[in-house]
Amino acid sequence: MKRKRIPQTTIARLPLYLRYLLKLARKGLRIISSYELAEHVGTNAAQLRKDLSYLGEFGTRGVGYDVAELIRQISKCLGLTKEWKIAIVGMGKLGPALLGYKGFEQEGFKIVAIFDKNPKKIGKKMGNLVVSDVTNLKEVIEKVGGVDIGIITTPASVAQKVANQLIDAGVRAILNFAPVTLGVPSNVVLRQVDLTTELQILSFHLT
Amino acid sequence: MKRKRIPQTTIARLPLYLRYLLKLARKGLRIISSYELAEHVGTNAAQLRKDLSYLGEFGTRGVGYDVAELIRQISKCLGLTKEWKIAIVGMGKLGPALLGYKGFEQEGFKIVAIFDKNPKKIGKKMGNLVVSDVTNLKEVIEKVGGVDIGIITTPASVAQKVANQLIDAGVRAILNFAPVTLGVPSNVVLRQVDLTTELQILSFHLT
DNA sequence: AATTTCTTGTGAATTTAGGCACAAGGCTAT
DNA sequence: ATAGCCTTGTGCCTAAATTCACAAGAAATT
Repeated sequence: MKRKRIPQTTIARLPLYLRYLLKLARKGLRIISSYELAEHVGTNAAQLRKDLSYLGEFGTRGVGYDVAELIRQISKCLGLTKEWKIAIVGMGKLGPALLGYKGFEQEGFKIVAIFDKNPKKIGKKMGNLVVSDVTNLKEVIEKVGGVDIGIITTPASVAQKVANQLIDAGVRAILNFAPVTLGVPSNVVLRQVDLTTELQILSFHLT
Repeated sequence: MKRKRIPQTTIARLPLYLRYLLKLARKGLRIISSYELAEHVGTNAAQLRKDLSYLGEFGTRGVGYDVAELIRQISKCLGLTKEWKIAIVGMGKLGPALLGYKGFEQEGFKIVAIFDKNPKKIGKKMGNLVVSDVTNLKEVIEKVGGVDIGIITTPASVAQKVANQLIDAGVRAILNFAPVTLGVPSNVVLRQVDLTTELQILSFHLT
């Protein structure tokens, strides 16, 4: 097949496949069919096979997919072979919750710096990190040897300013929880997680 | 025009339009053009106009849109004219963070019950609610007169079980933060917020 | 070796979403 | 009035995503 660009929607599904595959691997399962995997991820077999076909041909016809091989290939595609360094800005309610979330480290995401602007929080120890002053964001990030992903958990009013600071400090990917649409240059990747929006979408469907 | 079904993608953008419109209204602005509104929401004018055209014709050619009227129409479309009642299950790290988030109540989402299974947490007061035993989920939800939306912030291992309990208690919409793909009947709306997935998508784009 | 039984991989068709470009319509000024 | 200027609303075309349906290939069986 002529290999094409991987669609956005496929990329968004790969992590779900990976998660279930890891679960299967822990259970000791070695082979899985497109049918069964799709079932557990809430999609259909045709979609799953097409998704995987963008990465290559890993299945065995008449048999299924080798779990370990698929894990390897998806991980490689998603760039999960290296450890990514993360900074969290905003230690209100959500920031500490994310900091304490075990899932990240397990998947190769390491939080290396945390920031706030409240003097009462700066210098405090949270987890095994110390809260830095957001004013020194660039210097702190340089001191830890750079950061790959910035997570914004500040109030909406300062989120754009924080995003600019992160970008200025060399951060190329941002995950924003603040309820505001951020503007970033095209060489920076931005993902938005918006709780109110999610609830409003649910509200629409309930109506 | 023949009115058609509103696309999923449009529905997901309406909350973003609404948020910026509310900001404009607070500033006292009364009229906005498709161009300017689109700009602030990270889309383009044609898309915005097409999105709004699914709801009706609210603009004035040569002028723009009336901010108050648009707010009214989008709110109506999203079903934001009534107050929705919410239950949060799982009072670990994330649950309390969501409970403390001011944004919900402002937008007409009221948290009316919170649950955990840890005996040390049950009975404790958080915010102005008391943590109930998840075992009694159905009865507690009945006692508060029913719940529209359930938010799951439990570990992945019990999320499906909790979802089933919520559905059994009459909940028709679920927002799941647990890192697992849930299965729900087709008359229940499900949205997934998955932090690890988001980071992995960013990782892909950084690679 | 041939046949049957699976399940993958993928062209082709279908559906859905996005964007262009311009006619339609309203406001302002002369 | 009428002309000129703006911005909306939308038909139509393009692009992206999904689904279908079947040939291709591998293992098991006769």
